[in-house]
Amino acid sequence: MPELPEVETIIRSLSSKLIGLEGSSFNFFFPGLLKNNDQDILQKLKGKKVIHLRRRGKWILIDFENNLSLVCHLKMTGQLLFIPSERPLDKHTHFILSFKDSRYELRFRDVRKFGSISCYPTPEVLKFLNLGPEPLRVSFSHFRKLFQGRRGRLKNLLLNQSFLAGIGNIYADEILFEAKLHPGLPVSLLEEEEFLRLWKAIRFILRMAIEYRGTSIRDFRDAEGQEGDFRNRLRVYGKESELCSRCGEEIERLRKGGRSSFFCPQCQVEKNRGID
DNA sequence: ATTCGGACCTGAAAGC
DNA sequence: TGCTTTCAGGTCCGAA
Repeated sequence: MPELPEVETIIRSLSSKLIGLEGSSFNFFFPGLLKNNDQDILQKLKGKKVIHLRRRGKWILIDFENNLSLVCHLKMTGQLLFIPSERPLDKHTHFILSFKDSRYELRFRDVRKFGSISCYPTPEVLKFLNLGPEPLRVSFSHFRKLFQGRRGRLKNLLLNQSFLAGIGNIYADEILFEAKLHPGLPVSLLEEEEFLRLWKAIRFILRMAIEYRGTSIRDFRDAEGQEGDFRNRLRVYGKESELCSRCGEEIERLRKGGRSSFFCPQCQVEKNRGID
């Protein structure tokens, strides 16, 4: 579910509430949620305060004062909710972290159980993740260098988290539409001016999506359970057979191994450049 | 070296 | 109506 803008939205709505709170107890209802750890390490979070929340790509990092960090990935349907403890549990709540002197608690909810939580020493956390640069922080010249030695199709590269961290299926399609580039374009054929268009489109789309607090199509909710509004701004994702808002052509859908790409066949193809 | 399909899960929606 | 199939904001792994 959540890509960079959704995770950023969660972080923003959660930071001010969590920072300064002291962990008091935790509870796993689905032990498989905890990856690469046993529950013993979490005991060390009891009595420790949250000092910082961070996003890295699609990962959520919660740093505690004793140099340990909770590392969460929401995958497709995960939700991180900060809600009153008296709110009834449902069968998809897999983890609860409670805090001293707070009537709110942090709940990890995940219908499909793909999500994960683990705990690492703060200084080592980022090494495990093996992520490319942040799309909103990378300079154009750095961005341009990332393509050196890269092959394959443009959309595949945008989805590769070790290339750039945080872009998923929705925003890859929206970015490519904004940049007027075909998802299947071999990256070796990109022209100089197109790299700049792509870099600008990434910034434009992701910033706007953050401003609208993410895209809620099915499951995404922020930490308070609120939906994001970017759904209304989508121009190609999920819009097969609708008319392109730029040229009026019908939006097409390509399927590859269970995943779909939506694009405008008129706006997003120029010349024959290896696109089938 | 890339790309594709399947696996991990559940439930909503579409298809028949 | 009810049963079956398809599909989903992610990522990993192994086979073509």
